[in-house]
Amino acid sequence: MFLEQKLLQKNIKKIEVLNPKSFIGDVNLVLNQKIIKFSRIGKQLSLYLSNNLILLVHLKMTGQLIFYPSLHRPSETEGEGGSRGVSAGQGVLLGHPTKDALSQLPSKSTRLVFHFGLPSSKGVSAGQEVLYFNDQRKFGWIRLFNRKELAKFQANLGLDIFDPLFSSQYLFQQLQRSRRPVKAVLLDQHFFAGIGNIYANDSLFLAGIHPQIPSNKITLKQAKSIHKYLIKIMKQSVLAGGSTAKDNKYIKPDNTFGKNQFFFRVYQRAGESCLKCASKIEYFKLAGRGTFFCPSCQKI
DNA sequence: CGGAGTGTTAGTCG
DNA sequence: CCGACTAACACTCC
Repeated sequence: MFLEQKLLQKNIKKIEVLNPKSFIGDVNLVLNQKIIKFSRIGKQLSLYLSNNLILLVHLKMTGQLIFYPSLHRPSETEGEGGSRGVSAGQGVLLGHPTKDALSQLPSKSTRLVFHFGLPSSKGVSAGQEVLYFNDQRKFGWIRLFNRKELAKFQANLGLDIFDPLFSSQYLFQQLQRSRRPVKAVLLDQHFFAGIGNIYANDSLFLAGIHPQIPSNKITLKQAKSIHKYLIKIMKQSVLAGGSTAKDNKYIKPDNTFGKNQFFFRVYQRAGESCLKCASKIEYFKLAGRGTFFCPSCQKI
């Protein structure tokens, strides 16, 4: 939202590709195009361009978009950031801010740099607006599509959690389609778009459902409970400015943190006490992802 | 030092 | 089709 306000109607003057794998497509097709619309499905952000092409952004684990109204001077940054994009004084950030973003930009993990300017002006000079795509682990990317290609790419995505059509009935019907563990299905973007590991763990805990229960064994009543808590904690997280991991790996540009980690119910709380019954939270790996649950509140 | 872990997901293999 | 595993990658924690 905050980033959207900064980028709408801006003309992309120049793109520096510091890591070739971070940009998929022909950079030249983007030059001198205006960003005319934003949209989002799950974890995918679409920037619509004036030539009908779309830049699709996927931040994956460690991607960040950091906007500065001019070439970055760290001493001048202030304000607040957050995973949904929050005003940061001069800078505006979307993603998981790492310490890296505190230093001079571009930094070690800067992969792409977008420069904005007037379509007519030649070259890029200091003082113009810049968007940095930082990504420590290089899993994220920005990919260029035309409308048809994008539709095909997103055809198999489930409904976004914040879509008005995302009802408890829909959640129930989707869960009926698989025998895999319910947590694996919640995380599968082909079933639901936008649920991450924190939210799968915590919503199942609040609903009192073991992560390994076969998805198609979940009752309508249980599905309603998962639905209620999912929406609740996703909204709460957005309000809190996103999550900053316990190990302090993630830091916002102003040196403060997102606050959602203070709401974690079981996520990253292995060995600690359950908030409902004081049993010890347990940890195991399910479908390759860290899984946390209370053995008394979430029975198989 | 080694191994496990990380707000993810596409691809491969049985 | 289904489901389990792994690679892509850089870094921190124990």
